[in-house]
Amino acid sequence: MRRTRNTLQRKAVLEVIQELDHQHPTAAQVFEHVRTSHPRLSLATVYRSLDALADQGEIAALRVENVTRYCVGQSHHHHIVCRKCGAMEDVCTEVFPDAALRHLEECSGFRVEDTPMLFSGLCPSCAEKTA
Amino acid sequence: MRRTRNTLQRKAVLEVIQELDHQHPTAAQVFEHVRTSHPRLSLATVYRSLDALADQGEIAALRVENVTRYCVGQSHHHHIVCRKCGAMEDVCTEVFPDAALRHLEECSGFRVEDTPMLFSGLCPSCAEKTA
DNA sequence: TTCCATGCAAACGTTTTGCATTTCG
DNA sequence: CGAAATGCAAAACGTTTGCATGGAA
Repeated sequence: MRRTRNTLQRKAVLEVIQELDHQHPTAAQVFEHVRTSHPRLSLATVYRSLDALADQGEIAALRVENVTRYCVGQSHHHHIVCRKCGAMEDVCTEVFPDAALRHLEECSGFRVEDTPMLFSGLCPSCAEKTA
Repeated sequence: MRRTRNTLQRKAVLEVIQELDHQHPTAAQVFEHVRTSHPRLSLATVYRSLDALADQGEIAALRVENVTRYCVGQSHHHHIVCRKCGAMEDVCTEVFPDAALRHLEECSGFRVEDTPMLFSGLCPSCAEKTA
């Protein structure tokens, strides 16, 4: 396990992620937000901190379309993203039963891993506007 | 429906996708391959052709990590990708039962769409090397 | 003859990296 | 003190776009 330092910047990045957790922010959003209290903290440091925090399991990284979004904790749950406004929510784990994964292993021959799944659709508010 | 032209280049791109379908090639891979027979065909045209073909439903586009990969036909099936070598295979639709999607709608409040799912794991050959 | 498609090059947004400097442990 | 992290700027990456030209219909 790689030795890691508990720098001011890394702490600031983690705090911002905790604060914005519900919106699953991108690196750019974290940067913008952390900038208000730490004006000299650079975008590169945000990326490096996010990497380090994800390695340590403090936060989880999720690829959505062309950006990575972050949230606190391990990534052992699924997510659903609104294809209209980008809102993102956690989803209970049970939506994808183990039996289905086992079946998938059989029919594909792959060793399937516990993939955090990303679903997409319309959030309640966007669904209403569309309806 | 937008009028579209059946150009030489577009035909060439479609042919390459059909040929490389099993590997679910990226735009760059299509470009490299089509280049051998059409040296003046540009990468921009590859992208524009891929867009057009996807619009027409001739091919399907799949985001994997940070790249888009393409295969023939509608995208109404799932895929599994090897996290080691990038090999990609189609997966029977039944692995994810409708009942689970319905359950997901209830617990999230989202209007869930028929998302082509992307699973990840190790392909047989990479699994063997790791074992 | 029309107007969609092409080639080229330049721009885009996200992410990574080289390097000199700072700072944690 | 030494290793790891930082700031800055520049580059990498996949992808898109502006514009003048070319070619299907």
